[in-house]
Amino acid sequence: MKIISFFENFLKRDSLFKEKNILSSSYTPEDIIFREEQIQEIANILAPALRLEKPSNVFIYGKTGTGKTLSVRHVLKSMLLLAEKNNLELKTIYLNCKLKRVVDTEYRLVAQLIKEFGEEVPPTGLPTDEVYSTFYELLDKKKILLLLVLDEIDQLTKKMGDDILYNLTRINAELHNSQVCLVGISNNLVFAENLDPRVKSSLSGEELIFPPYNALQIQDILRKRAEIAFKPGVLLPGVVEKCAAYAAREHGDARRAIDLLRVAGELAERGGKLKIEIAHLDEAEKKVESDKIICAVTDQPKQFQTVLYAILLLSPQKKNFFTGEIYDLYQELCKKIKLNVLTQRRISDILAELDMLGIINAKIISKGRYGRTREVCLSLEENILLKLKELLEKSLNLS
DNA sequence: AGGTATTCACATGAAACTATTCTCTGAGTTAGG
DNA sequence: TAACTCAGAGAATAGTTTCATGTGAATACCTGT
Repeated sequence: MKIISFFENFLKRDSLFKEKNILSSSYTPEDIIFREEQIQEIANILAPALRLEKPSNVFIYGKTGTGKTLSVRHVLKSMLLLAEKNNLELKTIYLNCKLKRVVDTEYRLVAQLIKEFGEEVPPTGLPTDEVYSTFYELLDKKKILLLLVLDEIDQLTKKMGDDILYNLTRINAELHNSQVCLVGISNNLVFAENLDPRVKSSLSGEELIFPPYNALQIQDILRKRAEIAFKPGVLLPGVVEKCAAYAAREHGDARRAIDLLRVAGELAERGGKLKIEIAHLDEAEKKVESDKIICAVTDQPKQFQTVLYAILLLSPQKKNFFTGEIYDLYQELCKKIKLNVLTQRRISDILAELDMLGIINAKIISKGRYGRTREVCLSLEENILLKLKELLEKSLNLS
């Protein structure tokens, strides 16, 4: 019955939010501030599509949270609207290549494209070129102009090499009626540099760079959203400024700032407060960070978790340690929980991945006569470590 | 003392392998006419 | 004879293993003073 009174209490309490989804990452605002120039530029490049002429391929660079995706989607949306009104055979497809198990290989990319045309293709079993020809057939059935947006395209090539991109650029050569225009979005500013020159020239006909927002701009963006998202007077002065400062520190990532603000609001609400204080922001930052890590660790394979557990066990003893030590302890652990032991080669890769995820800090050092190795140390806060340890023990069935 | 050469303990890369999931094909089997 | 079944060949993928090669600097080993 306690739970009933909790819910009653919950209902009685006023929410701090007026419209929470304004602060969710999927929300697309009507007008995008500080990006007018870039939006206009994209529009200029893609405009020929409305006359069913193929625009040049575009490549868009910019760090995370600089509004690339938002701007492109905005342009596409209005083009689609116009196309519909004028009965134009214009189609747009937006794909995020980061999505695991959806668009992270060549096969799956094409399969996903086919899905966008309302057909299904088996998840495996067919040769890739057959899937390609199905796609061509589908696309070529009638004259269409396709705007294909590939977000985080660098992820795709990192895994599979740039053959994929080469194949994509060749699509138009295979088609008789339809035409495809590619829009690539990349977080990596030097992405095109180490690309096959043939691919590069045909892919990046036009290039566009999104600069990061500065703290003031982020402040404006936050204020604009907060105005609608929260009830009036909920935000204490200084919160938005602090939030923007946090984000500006992280290369002007607006998405992060908005996330932070939302989580701070949630925390304040959960704590029964009527105002959002600066302290909530600090708390929110910790929570966002820890959630990210916990989430990343949870869906890693057992072997991966075991390696992390080994590091966790080693960490109280000394500040930093080397690959060999981790491997030794890992082997023992594996024996204990009856897991087959992986090679040191593999562990080396796993350590590199852990480093990428920001869970550990690994630096390759040379100890001179005593070899070369990774110097690993944990870079997380105490309470995250405890949470992680608990999680791993549960997941690995350790006592 | 100063300069090279060694050497350690891994790092890093490429290719190949394994297990799993899934499709397609065609031979063999079955049931109905 | 058409429909059905089922084994076998072949793909894609994730996660590894195997083999080969690379590497930075603390030491060992010279050399000439």
